Amino acid sequence: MDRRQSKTRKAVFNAFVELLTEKGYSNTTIQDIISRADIGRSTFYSHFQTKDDLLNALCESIFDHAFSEQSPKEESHDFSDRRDLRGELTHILYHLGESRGYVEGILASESGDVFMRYFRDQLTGVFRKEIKEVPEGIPMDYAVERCAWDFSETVRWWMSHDGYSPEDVMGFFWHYMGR
Amino acid sequence: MDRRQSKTRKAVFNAFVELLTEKGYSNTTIQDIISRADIGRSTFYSHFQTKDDLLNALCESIFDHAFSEQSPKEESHDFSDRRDLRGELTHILYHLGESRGYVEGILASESGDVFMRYFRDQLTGVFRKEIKEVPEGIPMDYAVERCAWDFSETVRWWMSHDGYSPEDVMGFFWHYMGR
DNA sequence: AAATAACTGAACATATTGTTCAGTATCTTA
DNA sequence: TAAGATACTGAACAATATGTTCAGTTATTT
Repeated sequence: MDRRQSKTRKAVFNAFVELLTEKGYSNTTIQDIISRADIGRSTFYSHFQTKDDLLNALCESIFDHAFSEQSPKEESHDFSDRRDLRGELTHILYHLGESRGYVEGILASESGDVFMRYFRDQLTGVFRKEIKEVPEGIPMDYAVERCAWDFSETVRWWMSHDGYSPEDVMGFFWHYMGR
Repeated sequence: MDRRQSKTRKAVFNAFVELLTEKGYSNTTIQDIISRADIGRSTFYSHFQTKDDLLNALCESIFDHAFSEQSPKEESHDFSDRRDLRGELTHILYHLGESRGYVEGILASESGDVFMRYFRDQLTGVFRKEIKEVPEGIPMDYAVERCAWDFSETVRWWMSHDGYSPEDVMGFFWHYMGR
């Protein structure tokens, strides 16, 4: 990618995250972002269509990183072994823990829910592969979704409670999951 | 309350829910709401400050109903008996099931997350009273929050999956909770 | 019937949005 | 390194939304 483009993208993302934590999503105008990022008006519009579009792009870029090293492993590992799932999830926790400063701000802002939706969609895919059977009478779909929302909400909880390691948090999550 | 006021409020709420399901939150302008509700511009602003304010008022009014008959019971019932909690929650499911047409639209829209936040806050209060002890090593706060998000998310799941009764859904939720 | 309170709707200043375009800077590749 | 392609700039534009004000109308209460 052209260095000019990625420079612009980074400037916009940084400005946006700053503004999100300062003023929230709805109070942040595109004009604010342009001024803060110090780019031309038409440049913004050549990269993003709307503020929503920008938010989606930001979430995508974050999860590209957190889930990036998953795909290759998916092929070679046996997911029917529970410990692999646990390792996989811990790995995601490490990633998110490293970009905490970034993620914490987004989750605390109005647009935290959009972030959560992305996260959950990704997780749903992970759990759908893993879960083979559910208790009698429980819809498969419910069981899968429940894992995804529990894990994503656990992360949101973590981001607003300092002092826990990824392993701690994995322990909390797993305690209710493991069976 | 003056009949004129409640008439205006209802007209605005109805117009708003319609527009939410049609266009989503961010694409709905205050002007849209005013036109659809067929009220004067200044009337809207004498009732609500902003679109956000309106959304909050709408959520409040819905939960006033769903949680309304809780308070009196709270005094007379013994919450350390698990079956009371289950009845309490089932009761909420009935309420939400009755106003499904209303709630389903909001939950499916952009502003579903705001609705969820309200719901969860209410539920957190309910569970905080109920939960006296948690497993060794699990933060109390996490355990309580987890119940609240599990129940609220279960409702959201229900609202996008037709054909289940309140009892069915209570069964799904309780299966993972009951211990 | 009089007093009080709510609604109306036009008019207003202000601000944001999304687009266009001619000019400038940067990158690529031949 | 020169030429061509690509990206950025920033001013100007029309269109739209916002939030406020106020004099006039209608409904409710006492």
